[in-house]
Amino acid sequence: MDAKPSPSRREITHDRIVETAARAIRRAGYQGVGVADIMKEAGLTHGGFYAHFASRDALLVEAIERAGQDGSAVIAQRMVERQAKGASEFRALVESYLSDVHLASTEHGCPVAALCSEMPRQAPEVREASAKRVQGMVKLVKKALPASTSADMAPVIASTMVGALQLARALGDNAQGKALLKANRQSLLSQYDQTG
Amino acid sequence: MDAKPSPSRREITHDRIVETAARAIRRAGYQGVGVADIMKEAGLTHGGFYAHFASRDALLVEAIERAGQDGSAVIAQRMVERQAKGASEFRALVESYLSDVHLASTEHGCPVAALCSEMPRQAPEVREASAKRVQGMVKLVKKALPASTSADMAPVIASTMVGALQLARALGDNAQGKALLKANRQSLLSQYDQTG
DNA sequence: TGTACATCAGTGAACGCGCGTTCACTGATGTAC
DNA sequence: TGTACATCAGTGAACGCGCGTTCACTGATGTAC
Repeated sequence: MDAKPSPSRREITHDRIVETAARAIRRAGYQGVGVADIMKEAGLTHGGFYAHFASRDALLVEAIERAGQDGSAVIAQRMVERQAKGASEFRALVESYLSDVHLASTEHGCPVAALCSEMPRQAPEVREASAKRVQGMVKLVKKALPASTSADMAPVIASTMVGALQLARALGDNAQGKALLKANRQSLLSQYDQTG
Repeated sequence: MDAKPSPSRREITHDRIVETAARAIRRAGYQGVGVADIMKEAGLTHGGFYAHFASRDALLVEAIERAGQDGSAVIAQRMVERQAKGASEFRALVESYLSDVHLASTEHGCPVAALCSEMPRQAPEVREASAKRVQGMVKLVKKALPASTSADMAPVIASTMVGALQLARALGDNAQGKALLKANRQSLLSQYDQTG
């Protein structure tokens, strides 16, 4: 998968810090994670941080990018499972994204849903990397749209999915949150999906 | 409007702090505002804070409640203007909530859109007050639904509106953000509104 | 294979700063007579 | 109306703490011969 055959010790460590941060920002928010926290969670001391990153914001940029890859990979895997059972690509996306599992696993889920309202308040470089993730989310939806649906609907369906997951989490990982999620699943599927 | 005839000096000050905080949390996020910041913005020194509030979180609870009242009042006023020009209640809501003005005025807008992804990470008292605002948002939509639309659609339309405003803000107050907003307006109106 | 040295990733103490919170005090307001 | 005193809202210095960042150092790794 990787182009480079064997990464150096430095690259391995760098990668572990980014991976840790990608989880931490989704769990605690951009503003909720500190340099020392992340280094400790990655099994290092905070002093070495600036040998890897120019600043905290530089780490956040790499972290949101990584979180996007990770979140997409998790969704893609759950979609494959559902498609293997006969679901359409669109149904697989909606059922995966708006699942109770995703509701409960912010740390390994979609970074857009986890961080959306904090994005406009970040430093320019972090904002831009965050906006790219929003565009990625819209593309993900566009790609899974049924042939009968106009591509113009992608931003609308993406808004619904991201909004629904966030509102459900704000209501809590309980009956209320799950009910809101279910209502959104049913609506999206009945509107755009013709399959079983 | 007020039940009490003349509020004491203390009550007036308390009110001013809460009003300032209600704006500040929408502008900077729950985690982005400090006790000293708010007191200074309210024209006071930070030492007096604990004569008014038991803790920072206690202020946040009052601030999110106030932000909800303020955001609702602003939307209600813009809806009245549109309804006076012949728009249906639902059209007035969609056009007001998903307006370019709302996109640009986070500080005086809907606190759910401004704070949604931070809500699950707050202290229990702040979480609960935040969840109430989410419920209020769903109720606002339910109340404005056309007679032909099932009340079950309220959580879905609320998710779409909150998600759209947030994604648009994350993309930026520019052509991209405005285009996403417009796509959502058009979709909601063409699906649920029969009027001109 | 073994020794000598250069490179470099990671350590841990320290920096200035701002945070939430506390508290002794001040000075304005309101009440008693 | 005027004086004496109690009340109380707001001030500003101080607290312990954790933040992002810097830096002299350590000790492991890799290279030269």
